[in-house]
Amino acid sequence: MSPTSEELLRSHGLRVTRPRLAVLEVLAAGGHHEVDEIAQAVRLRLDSVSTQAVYDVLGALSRAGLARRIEPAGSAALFEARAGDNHHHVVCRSCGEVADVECAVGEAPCLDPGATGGFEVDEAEVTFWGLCPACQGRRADD
Amino acid sequence: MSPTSEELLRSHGLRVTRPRLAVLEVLAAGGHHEVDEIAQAVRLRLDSVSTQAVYDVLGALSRAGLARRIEPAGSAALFEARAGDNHHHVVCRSCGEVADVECAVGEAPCLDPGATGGFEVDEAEVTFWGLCPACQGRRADD
DNA sequence: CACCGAATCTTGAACCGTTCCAGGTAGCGT
DNA sequence: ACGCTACCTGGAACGGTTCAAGATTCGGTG
Repeated sequence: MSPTSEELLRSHGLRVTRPRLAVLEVLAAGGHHEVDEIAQAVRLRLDSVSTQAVYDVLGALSRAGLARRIEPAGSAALFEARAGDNHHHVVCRSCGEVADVECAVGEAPCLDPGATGGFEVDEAEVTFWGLCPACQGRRADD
Repeated sequence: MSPTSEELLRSHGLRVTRPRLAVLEVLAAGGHHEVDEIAQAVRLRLDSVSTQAVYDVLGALSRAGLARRIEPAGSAALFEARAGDNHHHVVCRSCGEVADVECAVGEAPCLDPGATGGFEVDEAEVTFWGLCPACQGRRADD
C-alpha cells in the first residue's frame, strides 16, 4: 500500500508542513505542472501560500526524490510526482502538452553513449518532440 | 568542398548581411555558445551589432536549418553549427560544459518510444548528464 | 543605374520565471 | 515547556528573452 504524504515526508527526512502536504497531494494527482499551477491548486486547499514557499517546497521535494523537475526547451519548469523510475517525456511542438513515455530500455542511464569525451555519465534524459493528438487535428492552425 | 557562408545563406533563401555572415563564422568555429558569447565574438569582427540583431539572426539561422538551438535545463539557450545530423549532448552537472555525442542509433528519430499516447513523434532529443573530465578531478569543490 | 517593397537592424523598454534577502513562524528533539 | 533550526512570508531584484516603432539595407525590377 502506498504511504501517506506525511509518511513520505518523514521517511525522507523532511518536516511535515501544510504547504508540503498540499503540494504533494497536488502532484500525486498526476500530470506535469508549472509552479504557478501548483501554487493555485495549493491555494484552493490552504488559505494562502506564498509563491516563494511553493518554489522552496518543490526544490526540497526534488532534492529528496519525491518530485522530479523537467524543463523542456521553451517552457517554464514542470514538476511531476514520478521520480526515480527513469521514464521520459513527449512534448507537443504546438501546444506544449507533455506526456510520459516509459523507458524502453530499462535501467538508468538507459542509453549507452559511445564516445562521451571523458564525461562520466549518470543519466540519459530523453525528450521526444512531436504533435499531440489534439494538435494533429488542427495542424493548419499553427 | 564546403560552401562559403554566403552561399549557405543564399541557398537557404536568406539575405546576405554582415551580421549573418559574422554569426555563421563564429558558429563554424565549433562549440556551443550562449547568445551573449556570440554577440561578443561578432562585435570583434564588426563594429557594432545589437543584441536584438543577434537573436534575430540566430532565430533565422535555426529556422533555416543552419544552426541548432539547444537548451539544457538550467542553462540559457545555446547555439551550435551542427544541425540536422541528429547528434546529442552531454552536459556537466557541475560546470555546465556541453559536448557532442554521436547518435549511436542512426536515423532520426533515433529512438522508438513504445507507447506515446497518440503523439506523432518526429525527433528524439537525448541529453546525457554527468561530470566533465575537469570536474571529476575537483569533485569535492561543488 | 535608380527605385521599391520587404526583410533586417537599432534602440529602448517591457516581460516572465526565478532567485535573493531580511524577518517572523512553526516543527520537532530534548 | 524550551530552544534550535528549518521553514514560510512579503517584497524587491535579476537575467535572459521578447516586444515595439522606426530607420536602414538587401536584391529584384524597370
